[in-house]
Amino acid sequence: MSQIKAVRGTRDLLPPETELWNAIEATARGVFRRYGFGEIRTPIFEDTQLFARGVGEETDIVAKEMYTWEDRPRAQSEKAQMLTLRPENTAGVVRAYIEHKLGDTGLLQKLYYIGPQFRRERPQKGRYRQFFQIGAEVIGPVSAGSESPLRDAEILEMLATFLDELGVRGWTLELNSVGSAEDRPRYVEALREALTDVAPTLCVDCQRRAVTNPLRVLDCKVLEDQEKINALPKMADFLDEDSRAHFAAVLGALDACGVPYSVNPRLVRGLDYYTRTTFEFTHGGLGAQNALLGGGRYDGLSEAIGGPKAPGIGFAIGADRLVLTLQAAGSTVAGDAEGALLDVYVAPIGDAQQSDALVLARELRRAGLRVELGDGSFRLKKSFEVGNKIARSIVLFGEDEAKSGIVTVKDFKTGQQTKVARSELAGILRKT
RNA sequence: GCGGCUAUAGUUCAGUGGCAGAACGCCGGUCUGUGGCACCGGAUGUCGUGGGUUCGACCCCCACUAGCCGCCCCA
Repeated sequence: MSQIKAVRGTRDLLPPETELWNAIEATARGVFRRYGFGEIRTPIFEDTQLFARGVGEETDIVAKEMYTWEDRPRAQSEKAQMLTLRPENTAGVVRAYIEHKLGDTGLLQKLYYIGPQFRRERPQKGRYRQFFQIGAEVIGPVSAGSESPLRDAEILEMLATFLDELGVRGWTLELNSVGSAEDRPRYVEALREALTDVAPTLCVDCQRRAVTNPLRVLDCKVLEDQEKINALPKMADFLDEDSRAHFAAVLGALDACGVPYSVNPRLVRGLDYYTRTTFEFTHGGLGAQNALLGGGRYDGLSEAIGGPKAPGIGFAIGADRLVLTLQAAGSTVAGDAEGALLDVYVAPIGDAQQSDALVLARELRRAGLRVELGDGSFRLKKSFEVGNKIARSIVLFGEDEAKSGIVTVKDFKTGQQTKVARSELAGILRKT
């Protein structure tokens, strides 16, 4: 019988690492709340069509990286439904926005999510098949201001605040405008045209991209081709007046609140739904997976999946990568050895003391202390060894202590041992 | 999906075609109501899985699986 293991690309998160995850999530919740976001939880699987139409049939995600299966029909007459484990969460949020007619409130919807996503890719450091994203979306009717460049700037400023609050140092914000739903196709067409002559001289990947996804050519890292790629038509020249003004307003607002950025005219994102502003926060030390988070505006997504006009902008943070970044930086956000220790280890001495020791532990726990209870059959030496590993202090609870109501407490750090009344124990432990 | 590297004790890693090793950790003792330090002793294990070559394979060969690194792509 072979050992059953976590499947390829999935893993268990164990303490104390989960402390760091909790700290990151708590920080995100705290920051997002201050910016007026509320939490949304969408299903982990959806109708396959949602992603096909929302994310784009031609994207790699939809074409080859989704976990898709045929659901069992309830009746012979019923057609089997195709279901997919969500590869990202924006499409699900927009689906919920449409389904619950959130636009009819007339208000801007600010929603954040935290949860697992699934893509069937080759695993690597910081890239898993079940991975975790923390994301947020601002979406609503135009009358609610959902198209305003202020929304873009606000989101970017919030992300900068989030990373700063987590203690992530040395991040880089790159952004670009890929144009409106009208000018993007015009640009792609021009690019495609220019590429008919140039493409055959480029790398094999770009020859393929020129046909399947011309924008991707801009992303090529082959050194010899950079000059030719730079000579291709520029997105900026195809932006209409509105898009140009929108982008300028975003940059102006970022300048106003002092968020550092660099415009990267060749920043292209992989999902079809992006329009106008796209962005990426990167961080060194992540290897090939240097993108920490990414996002952009998606003014046409709602309509693409059958909803009302509802412009929006959002982002997704790769939590797995954020954890790696913080670990590499020796972050003290959570999980330092000191903080992982319990407040006290209660050591009963002798089996007769066991149940009374549980009562003592209960008193301390109810007082808010973190307590582990030992075993009365342990030799005292062993109680000290275990206690020293997992707690800041130890309380001895033997026959004498049970009778007198005076317990012996020892602080592992100072080595100081004192006798205190059982009734005062919690108060004393809380102070030290 | 493609290419390269790797897989040995709980962990980090040595190792040789002929008895499976170290360090740390773990368990026990010196020490039956006192940990950390020290000393003494002990167990670590299907050498990733399955085949093959060989008198004999942890070692050589093949396949598979998984991890890491890069590519594709992406958070």
